[in-house]
Amino acid sequence: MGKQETEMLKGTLEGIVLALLSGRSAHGYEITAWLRERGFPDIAEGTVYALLIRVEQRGLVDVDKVPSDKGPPRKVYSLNDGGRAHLEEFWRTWSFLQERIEQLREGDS
Amino acid sequence: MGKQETEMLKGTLEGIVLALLSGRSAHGYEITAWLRERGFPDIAEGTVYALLIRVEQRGLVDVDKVPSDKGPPRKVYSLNDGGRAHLEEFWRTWSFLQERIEQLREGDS
DNA sequence: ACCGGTACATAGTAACGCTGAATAGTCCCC
DNA sequence: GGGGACTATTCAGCGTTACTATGTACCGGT
Repeated sequence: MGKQETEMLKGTLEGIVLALLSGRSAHGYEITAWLRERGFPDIAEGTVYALLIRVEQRGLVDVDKVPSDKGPPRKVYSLNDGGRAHLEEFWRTWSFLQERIEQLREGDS
Repeated sequence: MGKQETEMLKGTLEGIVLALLSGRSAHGYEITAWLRERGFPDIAEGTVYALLIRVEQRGLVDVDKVPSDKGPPRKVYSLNDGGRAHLEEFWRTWSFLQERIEQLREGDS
């Protein structure tokens, strides 16, 4: 992955994953696959798992451990109220940054 | 500054500053003031100077040391060809990320 | 018994922005 | 002429994040 993209993902990847989970619950492997399909083909597995553990410890998601018919048991994550609040905050921050940068792009002064 | 914003700035602040410099040359203190006026009131001075040193070492900007009538000599930065190329790459990466996230925001699947 | 695919975990590294402080020069007012 | 305000740069140390690389575990097919 380009270094620039890597750095830009910092702070946004978490929002991306939370936004995903706001649609439906999912487990780590599934999330990784999803990301790889939609524009982030080089996302490392380790990155996603680390992120999930982080948001779990912060209480933004609930975890349900369900046995799988192929492989070790899955940890299914779902967004809870704290996570939804955090996601809203993410959208606000993102919109703010986006506006600032869009202004920069157009009218240079 | 909110932690979320801090993290989101990683990777974008550099682009923001390069975009600034594409309009006109400037020195560190001036850039900091400019940022504070336009939506980033809490930017730390140290952050800007560190960033400038970084882009200088990467050869993205040219530096001109000019004496000031008030205070120590200024280091005036201007974007060079390498910097312009890097800036274009920044815009590409940014647009890419923006599209992905915008899709996420609307059609949740 | 082996291998590939599924699923999760972790240690170590590098990059980035922030905090807080130090240093230095100029100007102005008391 | 001493102290404060403003201009201007630099640096050490910190926390957070994503990546790399590796390891563990479970299953099915051959």
